Amino acid sequence: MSTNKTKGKKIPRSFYLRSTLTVARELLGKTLVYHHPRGRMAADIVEVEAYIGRGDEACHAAVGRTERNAVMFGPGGFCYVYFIYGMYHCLNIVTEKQGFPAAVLIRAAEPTDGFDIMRDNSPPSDKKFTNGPGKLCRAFGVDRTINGIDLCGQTVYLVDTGRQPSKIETSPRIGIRKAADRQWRFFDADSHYISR
DNA sequence: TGAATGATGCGCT
DNA sequence: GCGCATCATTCAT
Repeated sequence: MSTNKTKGKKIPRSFYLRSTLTVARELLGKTLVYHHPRGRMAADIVEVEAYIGRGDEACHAAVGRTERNAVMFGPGGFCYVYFIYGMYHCLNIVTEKQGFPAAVLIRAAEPTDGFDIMRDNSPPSDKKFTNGPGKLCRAFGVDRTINGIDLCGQTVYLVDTGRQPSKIETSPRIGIRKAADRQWRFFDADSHYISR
């Protein structure tokens, strides 16, 4: 197992309480850290998508509050994890204030620590373990046990390393049918870990 | 291009 | 409760 130490400050609650599009864009370059029972993993975020409120038809919260999406209705700075297509999990960062349901989907990241654990969690033939939302969760061992966990705690959190992409591009969100016109996907144009 | 695979939410009984 | 359509994906064909 690698022993890199992620340098930088843990991101505070105030970061997540702001506008979702602002948070989404600024999440690029931040480091996702997960202290898993099997070891520490970390990766630099390079691709995200925003899902914003009742008016966004593609957002899980568009139908109102349900058992599944309840975390999104709480304050920013918490994990929203859901199970999709019968096999994959997706990790989201809840944004905005209490009562406004919104989140940012973490779609891809570049591993910086815990590489061996990620490899063990991934198919033998796989070369990139975190270039897609389902793959990233599989590599990190993320499942619904961390749904609702506080990102201002000690288990899962983000770190500001001071680095940011030199070139951020936008596009429509991937894999959705509704609200396909919104350019709410943000990614680091120079990264080799972008999905699809 | 389509199969894998199961939770979710909705409409109905 | 029950059945059905849908789904913020991935991988092999």
